[in-house]
Amino acid sequence: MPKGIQTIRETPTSATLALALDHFGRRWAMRVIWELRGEPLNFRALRAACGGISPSVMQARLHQLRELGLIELIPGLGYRHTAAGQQLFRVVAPLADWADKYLK
Amino acid sequence: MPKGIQTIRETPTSATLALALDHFGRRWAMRVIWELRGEPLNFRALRAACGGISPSVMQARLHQLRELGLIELIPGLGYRHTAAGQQLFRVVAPLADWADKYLK
DNA sequence: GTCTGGCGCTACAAAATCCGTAGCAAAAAT
DNA sequence: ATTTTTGCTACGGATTTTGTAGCGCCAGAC
Repeated sequence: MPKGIQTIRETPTSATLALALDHFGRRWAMRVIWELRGEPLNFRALRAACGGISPSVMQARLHQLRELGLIELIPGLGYRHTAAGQQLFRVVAPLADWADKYLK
Repeated sequence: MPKGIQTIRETPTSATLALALDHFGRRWAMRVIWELRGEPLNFRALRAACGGISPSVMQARLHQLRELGLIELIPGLGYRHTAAGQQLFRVVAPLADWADKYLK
């Protein structure tokens, strides 16, 4: 094998992880998951918590996150995590400490 | 206080975390961090590892991630994590297990 | 009744972002 | 010197995000 050639990743990224990173690589996706820690929030409260996000994008994210089974809408209560969503939040929660430490 | 009114988040999301989620909420940002685990990858290898990503977007991500101090380019070697990038990967690494478990 | 006010959600055009393809200049390998 | 590899750019079109406005529904107050 030639010298300067870089071999392709020996252990390729799994398909499910690639799918997850693709979804979370959309604007506000992770932020919505984050804001739904604690008590349920309704559409408008969620929008306020996220700062400046248009309702159409919020609607798109909520739809996608519901399709992924990460959040659910409880009528009269608001949106909240499913079991999978809670687990996701627990996985991502240390990001807060990381950000405080490494982002100026 | 009226009954149906939802109070605003008592503990607001920190600014640095919001900044982080904003950056990682861009397409391919997290994927690039992920693919840079293991040995360094050069521009083309990184592009191949990510599957279908246009060079202009890759260039934009690399620039932003370098500005954030998460990756660096070692001439003749390729891109690799900085210390902050490595810590970020360690924080996000459990995502792989989560995805395998909760994403169909 | 009707009048609020909150609810989830939609319409639509402008702006920003992303994609796909082609290719460049410099460096390295041959 | 010729080929190959490198990081990176150009550019037009497709997609996504934004911003603002407002809809239909429903529960409670008058």
